[in-house]
Order: sequence, then structure tokens, then C-alpha cells
Amino acid sequence: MELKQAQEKFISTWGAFGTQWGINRTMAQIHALLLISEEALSAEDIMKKLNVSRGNVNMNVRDLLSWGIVHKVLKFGERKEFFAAEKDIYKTAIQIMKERRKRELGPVLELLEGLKLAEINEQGGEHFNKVVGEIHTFGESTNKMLDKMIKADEHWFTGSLMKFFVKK
Amino acid sequence: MELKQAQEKFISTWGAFGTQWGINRTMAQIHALLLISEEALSAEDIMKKLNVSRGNVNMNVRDLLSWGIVHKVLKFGERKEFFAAEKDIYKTAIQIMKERRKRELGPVLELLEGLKLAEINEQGGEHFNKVVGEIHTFGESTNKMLDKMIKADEHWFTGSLMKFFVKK
DNA sequence: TTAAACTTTCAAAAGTTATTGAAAGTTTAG
DNA sequence: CTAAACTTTCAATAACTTTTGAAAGTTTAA
Repeated sequence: MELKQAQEKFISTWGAFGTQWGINRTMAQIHALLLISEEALSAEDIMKKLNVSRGNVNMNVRDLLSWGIVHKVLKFGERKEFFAAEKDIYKTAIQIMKERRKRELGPVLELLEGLKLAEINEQGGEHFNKVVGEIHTFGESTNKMLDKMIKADEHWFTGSLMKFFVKK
Repeated sequence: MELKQAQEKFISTWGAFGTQWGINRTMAQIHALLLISEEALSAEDIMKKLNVSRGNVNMNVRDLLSWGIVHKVLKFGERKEFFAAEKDIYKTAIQIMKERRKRELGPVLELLEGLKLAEINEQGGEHFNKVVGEIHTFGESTNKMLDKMIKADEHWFTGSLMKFFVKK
């Protein structure tokens, strides 16, 4: 297979996977494109390569920046901004975990804490309290686990964590 | 807060979280409703409680069954089918992990293996090969880690895994 | 200060996914 | 076998999300 073909396959398949999950196609494709580009790319470059509009590129690049997995790169003597993906896949994974914890797990824990504080003592409330309590305990454990993963050093994945899972 | 209010808050908020993620509102709400119901519910019961159509309930219940987190319950002397959610939150989490691995990680690994086999020796292909290789290695490690989690006994979460993360 | 180079916004259009409800299909009891 | 009780399907439509591209906004160089 030629390099260009392989690159196109990677980008388009990554985009298709994105939509299966909660990520929009363009965002996933921009990320894939930046991952395989050695050089940082401008909005214009991305528009041309992926054949999408200026507004779409702008919106999705901002989104990737807010996830902390793509960075602005300024080149001397160039007016425009360039963008590059974090190339270390472990750092990228940790960054995604961090953001998801903040955006998804946080609000769930708040809901459950609110419901637990409501202290339902009505007839039939025991089951509800039990379910809410168990989900909350589970959520808290997951939260702590993510904490360890995030705070571990950069090589957590190939270090003790992986040894624990894979070798043991 | 009254029990009924709390139950409604749980169901509707769970539904809203669902949409933020890749799950549709009705599916998330049906799951929440079944989690807090002590008794198994019929399609009719779900329709009334959530105020959604027969077709919608049927489709989403089938989906929940295919994820293995909701089960059919047959009652003696009753013609219709009833549905109940798996109440053990750890089992539910493992079941979701299992399905996601099958549906999401599998296809990604296939893509990456295909691209690696393509063996690109062109000018400029080294970076591409490196990125694809690193993502593949990461995917394989994740796969093995999930394997351990899935195969561990029912108390993995409160057992050695949790001790590893939380206590250490 | 101006104009060129660039970025951001936003309303309209296109595309996608979820929902409805009626009709078709299936199962069971008698 | 038949009718009633139930489940599944599916085409139409509603709801939601993404994309476009032109206009407005901002920054920089001269």
C-alpha cells in the first residue's frame, strides 16, 4: 500500500469510529490528520486535506484544544496559527481520562450525593437508597482509581500498572 | 424530598447524562427505571411510566438485552414478558466493558494491524509507521488490561485491583 | 491609519438519529 | 382452528447535530 492511501485510510476510518462513539466525524479526522503529520498544520491546510469548511475546522480545532490533546504552534515569521496533536499516545490517553472525569463523572457524583442527602425514609425507599448508595460507592472508587492513574508518572502504562494487569 | 420525586430526578437526570454520552435518552431512562424498580416491569409499565411509545420501548429494551445489562423475567400465569436490570453495579460495569471492547476496541485493532502489515517503506513513511505502531501497542495493552478485569472474580473491584489503586 | 491577513461567529441548509403509531407478525389458551 | 394477547417492524415525521460560507471581528505591518 502506498503511504498516501494508508494515511487516507487511517483518517477516514478514525472519523467513522468517532461517530460510532460520541465524537463528530470532523473532529476525529482532524485529530487523526494531526497525529500523522510531522509538521503542525494551519486551518487552511486542514480545510484542504479534509475538504471541509473554514467554520467547521475552526470549531473542531477549538474543541480539540479544550480537550488538551492538540496545541497551537506559532512559527516565526508566519502570521497564522498552526496546530499539532500531542504525539505521546499515553499522555493523550491520560488527558482524555482527565477531561472525561471532569465532564462526566463529576456531574454523576453530584446527582448521587444530592439524592443520598435527601434521606428517603418512606415506605419502599430502602431499595432506592440501596441502589443510589451502591452506584455512588462505585463512582467514588472509579474516581479514586482515575486519580492514581492521572497522578502516576508518565510511564505508568508500561510501569507498575501494566505489570499488575498484564504479567500477574 | 419524597421518594417519587427522587426517583423521577434519578431517571430524568440519568437520561440527560445518556445523551451527553453516546446513549439515547430513552435507553438510559429505561435502564434507570429498571435499576430502581424492585419488581420486573412489562413493556406496558415502561410505556406508562416514561410516557414513550410501544415501538420505542421495544427497540431500546432489545438494545439493553443485547448489552446484557437487562434480562427477561417470565412470571408464572402471565403471558407477557417482564424486564429487570442487573442489580449488581459491578457486574453491570464489567458487562459494559466487555461489550465495548468487542464493539469498539476490536475494530480499531483490526485497522491498525492492517496498516502495520502494509509495511510502508516510502520516503516519509517512518513517522506514520511510528504513530500507527504506538497506537497499536497501546491498544493491545488496553486489551490485555480489560481481559484481566473481565476475568477477575466478582469482587475484583473491592479486591486487589482497588487495593492497588486506592490504598497503595 | 489603513488594508491585508487572518480568525471567529452565526443563521440557514444538510445530514443524522430517535420516536411514533399503525400494521403485520407471533404465540398461546381454549 | 380461532381469537385474544402480546411483540416486532417500519415508514413517516420530529428532534437534534453538524456543516457551510458569508459576514463581522481582530490583529499586524507598514
